[in-house]
Amino acid sequence: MNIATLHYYFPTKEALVKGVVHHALGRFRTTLTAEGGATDLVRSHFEGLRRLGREEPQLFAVMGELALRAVRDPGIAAIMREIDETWHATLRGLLRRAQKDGALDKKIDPSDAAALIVATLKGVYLLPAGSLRQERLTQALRQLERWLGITRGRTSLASVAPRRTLPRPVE
Amino acid sequence: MNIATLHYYFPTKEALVKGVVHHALGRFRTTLTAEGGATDLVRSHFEGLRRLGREEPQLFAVMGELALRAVRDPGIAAIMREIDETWHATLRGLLRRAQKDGALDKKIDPSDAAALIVATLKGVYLLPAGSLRQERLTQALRQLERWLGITRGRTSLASVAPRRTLPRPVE
Amino acid sequence: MNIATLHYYFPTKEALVKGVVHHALGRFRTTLTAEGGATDLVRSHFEGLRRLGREEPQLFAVMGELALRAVRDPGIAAIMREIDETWHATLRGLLRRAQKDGALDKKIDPSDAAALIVATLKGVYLLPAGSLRQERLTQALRQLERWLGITRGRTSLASVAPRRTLPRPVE
Amino acid sequence: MNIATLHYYFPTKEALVKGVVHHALGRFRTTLTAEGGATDLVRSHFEGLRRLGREEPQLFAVMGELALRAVRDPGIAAIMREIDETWHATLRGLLRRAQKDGALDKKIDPSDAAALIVATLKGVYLLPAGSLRQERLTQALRQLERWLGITRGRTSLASVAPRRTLPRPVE
DNA sequence: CATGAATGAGCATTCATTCAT
DNA sequence: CATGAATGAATGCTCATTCAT
Repeated sequence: MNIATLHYYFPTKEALVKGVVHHALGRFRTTLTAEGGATDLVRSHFEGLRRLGREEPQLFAVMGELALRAVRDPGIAAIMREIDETWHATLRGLLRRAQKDGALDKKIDPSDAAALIVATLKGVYLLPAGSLRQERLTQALRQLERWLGITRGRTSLASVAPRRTLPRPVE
Repeated sequence: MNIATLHYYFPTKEALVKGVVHHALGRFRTTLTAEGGATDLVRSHFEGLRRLGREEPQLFAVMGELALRAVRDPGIAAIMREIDETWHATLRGLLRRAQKDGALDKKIDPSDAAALIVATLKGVYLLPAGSLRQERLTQALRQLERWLGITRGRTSLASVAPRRTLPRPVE
Repeated sequence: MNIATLHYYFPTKEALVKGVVHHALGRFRTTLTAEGGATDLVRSHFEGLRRLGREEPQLFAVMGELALRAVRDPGIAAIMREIDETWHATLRGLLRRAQKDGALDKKIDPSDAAALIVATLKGVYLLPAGSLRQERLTQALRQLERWLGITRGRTSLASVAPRRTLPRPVE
Repeated sequence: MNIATLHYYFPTKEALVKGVVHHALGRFRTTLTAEGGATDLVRSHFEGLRRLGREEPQLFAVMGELALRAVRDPGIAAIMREIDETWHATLRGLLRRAQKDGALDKKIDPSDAAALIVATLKGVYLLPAGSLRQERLTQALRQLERWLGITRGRTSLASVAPRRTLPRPVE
């Protein structure tokens, strides 16, 4: 695509970045709109991210670029900050509701757990990792879900589970 | 420092980057050399990273830069991959030894937990977050340590604990 | 106005420039159409330019632009050349008639004086000058009119004389 | 010359413009440093400009560019304004001294005459004119010098007089 | 008639690099 | 050893123009 054409639709680079972020955020929000209780929502958030990672991997590449570009660009940094806090607040609220529903251990601090979830998801999805990426991603999320007690049971979701790209290393 | 002089010591930008990585890795290794059992080692690894985060924050900025470049630069990607796998293998080994020592719940998969730890640490340390960065970092690590059962007790380490930069939000 | 629409009426920028020149020349010609003797015509030419300078300053801005483009654009250069020579010839003729009428010193070379008038008017009207622009313009024209002996007397024109924007500097 | 090399010496376009102006002004100042009385100085100023017009015509091309570019660029406008006022003040002072020396008609207003000189010189030197440029320039200056009473007599300067590029048009 | 969409060319600037001294 | 000078390549952007509708 001709660069001048790009400038026709997005007058500045900053406008383009904002457009991309806007689109990406819309896609990410689809992972938090499922029906059901708080636990189901958290579960489907994880599942939705796995699906996006499979079907629209560019979304994560783009967010990774932005996250790292935020170091130098105060405008992008502001956007990322807001995303982070909104994300954290949403998860915190869901976990608190899950505790009220009796689905989450009451000894867990919802804010701490939300921070851990956000950090982990950012770690696995935004940072490029080597050939074992998919394997490590699956492992990290599995452990997180186990501790949260939201592991998927024998649900139909198993059909869309991420394929193991590499056999589990025998140790 | 004069840029031409820099090029005298590091012929290309890539050489400079590698030099910096080499130095940074040496620093990070100091967080895994404590004496004591496996549990103590994991504990001191977390503690060491907290200390580096306070005293040499540039180290993390540099690793973040590296992660960014890895997307486009295969050479750096190879380095990052190796770091990731070595780190994961080290933690996995420590967790397995901790299980043998009876210090870690036997139902936990050491590889899964190691993957979660690596992902979380990368998430909190390499990706820039907003004004609540320190708060979220503390929370994520605290939750991770709780689940691992390696929370610091009434040890002298408390004196070097990261200061809470913001009061825990009342919810 | 939409730029594409502009291109509909003026296919190229050069065509647009020519259109503007055509209009501007028409306006400038109105300063040379007064009735009366040669001296009156010269006088009213000066007066007319002063009026245009007040009422339609864009005309002069446009001619200045044109002079700039003439350096690189041979087409515009040709137009400017023709304007210059026509202007000079007209003034030269008027001055010669003024000499015949006994209104202008016979020792003055009409062609030389016409060249001086053209140069001065271009200097004051086409070239941007600073905050003292109006003051300097008034001074230059006043001196020129004095030497030509066509200073306005107690005529009603005094009412439209350019206002002094700054007090004459005390020296 | 490579454009990047230009940027090595002049970091911005504005710096380059300032460098050029600085050089040009230095050259122009050489036309005002002759010895002798005020009248001689004015005479040699005119003569010096004629010489520069012959030997370093780029100086005038550059100043013309700047004068017209000043319309859009406030920075250049400020520079031009200052040049104008300094030039006017210098000539005004010289003319006043010439009056005291009895070399200039006492009825002439030095400030008005200075404004006329500046305007004329800018008109003939800075604005591109057609094929008769040299002829018109000579005429305008000759008339100006006659009125000022500073025409060169039978001096040796005749040897460096601008060559007539075109025969005087027979009218 | 009028205009939104698209684009080639140019411009001011930065960056990583080379080279002669 | 160190550095000033020089440059090719890329980047973000503007401008004049074309074209299909």
